[in-house]
Amino acid sequence: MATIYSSQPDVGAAMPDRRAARRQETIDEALDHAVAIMTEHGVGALTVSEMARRMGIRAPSLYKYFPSLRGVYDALFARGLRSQQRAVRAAIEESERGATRIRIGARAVVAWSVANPALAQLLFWRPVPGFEPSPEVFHHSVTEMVEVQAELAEAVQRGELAARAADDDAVRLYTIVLSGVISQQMANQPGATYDTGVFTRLTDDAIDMFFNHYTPAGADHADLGQ
Amino acid sequence: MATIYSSQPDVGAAMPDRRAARRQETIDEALDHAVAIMTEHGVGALTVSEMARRMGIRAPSLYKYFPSLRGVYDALFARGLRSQQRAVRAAIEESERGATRIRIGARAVVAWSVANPALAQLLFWRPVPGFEPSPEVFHHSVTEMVEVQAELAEAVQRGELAARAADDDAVRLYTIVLSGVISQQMANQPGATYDTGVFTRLTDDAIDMFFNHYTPAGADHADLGQ
DNA sequence: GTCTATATGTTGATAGAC
DNA sequence: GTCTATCAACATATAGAC
Repeated sequence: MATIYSSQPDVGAAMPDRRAARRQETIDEALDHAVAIMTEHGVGALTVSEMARRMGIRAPSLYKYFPSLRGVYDALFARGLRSQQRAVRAAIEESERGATRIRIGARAVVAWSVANPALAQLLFWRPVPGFEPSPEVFHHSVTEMVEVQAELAEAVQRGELAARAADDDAVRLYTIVLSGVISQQMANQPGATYDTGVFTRLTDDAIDMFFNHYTPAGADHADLGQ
Repeated sequence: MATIYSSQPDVGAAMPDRRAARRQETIDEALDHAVAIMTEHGVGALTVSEMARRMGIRAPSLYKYFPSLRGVYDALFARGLRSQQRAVRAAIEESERGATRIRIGARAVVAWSVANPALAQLLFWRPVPGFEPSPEVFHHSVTEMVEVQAELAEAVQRGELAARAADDDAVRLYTIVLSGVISQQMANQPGATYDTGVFTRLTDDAIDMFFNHYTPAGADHADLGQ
C-alpha cells in the first residue's frame, strides 16, 4: 500500500494517494472558507463565488470539487455532524454511564453549538431554502439519537430514571430541551460563549428539569450526575 | 372626523382616509404574498420581484409601499408578533390566571407557530442574513415576555409554583421549552399540524416538566392547570 | 401610483482551451 | 485542475414619463 510518507513522492503507485490527499486538503480549505462566510454573513449567504474569491481561484474551478452549491451544504452538514460527534465523544469518554454521561454529553452539545454557530444552525434549523441533507448524511444524525436512547435506557436500568425515560418520547423531550437552549442562545445573544450566555448558563438547570421529570417512583429529587 | 362609510366617498375631507385605507389594503396584500413565498420556498427566498410578480405589478411600484426588502421583513416581523399575540390573547381570554393561563398560552403559541411556520421562523430564529427587527418592533417582543413573567409571579402568589419561578431565569427556561418544541417540530417534521406533530404532541408534557421543576416545597407533583 | 427604462450588481453553472 | 469566456437569469434600487 502506497504511503504518503514515501521518500519518492512523485513516482509510480504513490501518486493516486498523494493526489487524493491533496484533493482532500483543497476540499477542507474550501469548507473552512465556507464556514467563515456563513459565520460572518449568515448561513444563507454562502456562495460559490465568494468561496472561490477567498481561495484565490475562479469559481468554475470549485466545480471540480463540489457538484453544486447544494453539494457544498451537504458536505458542511456532514462535517458539522462529525465535528459535533467528536466533541461529544471526547467529553463523555471516561465518564460513568447513565445519567452522568447524558448530562456531560448535553453540556458538550451546547458548548459545541455556541462555538460553531454556523454549523449548528445548519444542523438544528433549516435555514437554507430548498436544502435538505442527503439521506446518507442524514443517517448519521439518526444514529446519534439511537445512542442517546441507549444511554437513557442504561440510566433506567441503573434506577436513576423512571422506566418511561426509555421511550421514544423521552428522547424527543431531551432534544427539545437541548435545541431550546441552543436556539434561544443563538437567536437572542449570538455573540456569547457557553459561560457568558444567559441561556447556555441554564443548560444544567434544563437537564435537572428533564431528569426530575423522570424521577423514579419512591426516589427523592436527586440532582443526578452533577 | 371623516368616515369610510361616507355616502359621498370622493369628496373633500373623506379622501385622505380612503386613500390611507386603500394603501393599507395594498400593503396587506403584498404581505400576504410575501408570507406565501416564504412558506413555499423558505424565509430567505423572499424577493421584491416575486412579490410584485404575484401582485401583477412591476417591482419598482412596490417601493412606494416599502423602503426596501428589509422594510418588508420588518413589516412581516411586526405582523407575526401581532398575529401571535392575538392568537394567545384569544386563547387565554377567559381562563383562570396563574398556571392554567400559562399552560393555555403555551399551547396557543405552539399551535400558532406550526400554523404559521414562515412567520414563526422569522420570530424564533434569525434565518435572514443581516436582518434584525428594528428597535421599535422588537420592543413589542420584549413586552410579551414581561407578561409571561407577570403570570409566573401570579402562579407563585397562588402557591402553584415555588418562589424561584418568578425569576428572570424561569422566564428564560419557559422560552427554552417552547422554542425547543417549535424548533424541533419545524426542523424535523415541517408539514405536520399541532395534533399530528410528534414534537407538538409533547407540548403538555413539556409544560408539565417545566411546572414540576418549580413544584413548591411540601406540595406533591400536581398536574397544574390541565 | 403605476409604468418603462436603466444602472449596477450579483449569482450558478457549463464549454472548452491549456 | 486551472483558467477564460460566456450564458442566462436574477436581484435591488433609482429616474423620470404619464
